[in-house]
Amino acid sequence: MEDKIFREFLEKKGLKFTKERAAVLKEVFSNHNHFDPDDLYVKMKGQGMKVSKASVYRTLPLLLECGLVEQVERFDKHAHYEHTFGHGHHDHLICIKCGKVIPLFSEKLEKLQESLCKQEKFRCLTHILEIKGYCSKCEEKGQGGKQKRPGV
Amino acid sequence: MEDKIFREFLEKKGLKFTKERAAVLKEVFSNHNHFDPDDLYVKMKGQGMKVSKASVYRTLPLLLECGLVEQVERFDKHAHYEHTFGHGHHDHLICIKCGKVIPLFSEKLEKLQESLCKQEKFRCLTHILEIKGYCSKCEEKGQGGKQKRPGV
DNA sequence: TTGTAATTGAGAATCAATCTCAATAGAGGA
DNA sequence: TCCTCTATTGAGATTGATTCTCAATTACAA
Repeated sequence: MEDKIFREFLEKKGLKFTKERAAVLKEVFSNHNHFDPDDLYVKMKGQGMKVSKASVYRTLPLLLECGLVEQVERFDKHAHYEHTFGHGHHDHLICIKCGKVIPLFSEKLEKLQESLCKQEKFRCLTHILEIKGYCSKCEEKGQGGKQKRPGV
Repeated sequence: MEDKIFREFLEKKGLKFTKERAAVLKEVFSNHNHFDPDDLYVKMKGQGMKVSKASVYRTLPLLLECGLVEQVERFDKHAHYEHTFGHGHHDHLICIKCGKVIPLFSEKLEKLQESLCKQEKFRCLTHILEIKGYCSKCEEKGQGGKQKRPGV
């Protein structure tokens, strides 16, 4: 199914559905975890697939553009992605103590954002919302001591 | 005023209020624009101030931590910041055509986020919301042609 | 003033992401 | 099927923001 979406997107742009692009797509959809480009590359290599790092880096923006993946967790140094087909857009709560990422979706929140954009005559395409704080477990334990990642 | 906040924050952490840190703070608050660490460094150098790039990069996370600056626009390759004291937290609408950044604040939106966090028993400290799309001007003109920054 | 731990600066190091360019492979037409 | 025209690929070099290193310096308390 993702295949079809990607294929049509590429065709519309006059680009080709190559085996490398297909392989990246397949890997991205092979599970529901977040990933970063390098992880993905290493995993593909580990499975004996034939791709270069450059191809991975070149394919991900295409998947972004056609909405099959979204970027998350941009507070970190490098890009993180997750695929969206099959579970749709959602936001994230990120615990700055243990690093846990909790997905969050609220119809009300989405609607409110839309209406705010409308007020500004802004045509919204995508958005990213990341809320940083302490998850219930870390909050219980207290958050004494130095943080591992100051500034986050 | 920012001075006092920063000073007390440093003291609480057992850190020193040095002239380099003071200089970075002053420069950050010298106007209301967004900036990136390197810009800031160059500007300070241009004014004959005595700081190293390393100090700038070391000071910004401290300012982040005490809430005097926030990160914005993390879709780009490098970090962007803005100071928050004096105008408080707000979100951003970012035009993917012309790059314009429109600040947005909605009490309702903030409240809704808080209540969602409460539902998840998550203690929210900060958040970042960036909405990407077309501003009214670019929307008028139509958005034909290839994008300069595909994938954004 | 002295002791001492924090801080600084200059440049090296890191490392994700991008670029280069010759070789290769789709897709449509003959 | 073969041909041609582009788009694409891979390997490695390059870029560039950010972080690290470490000797010299500085702030602060006694």
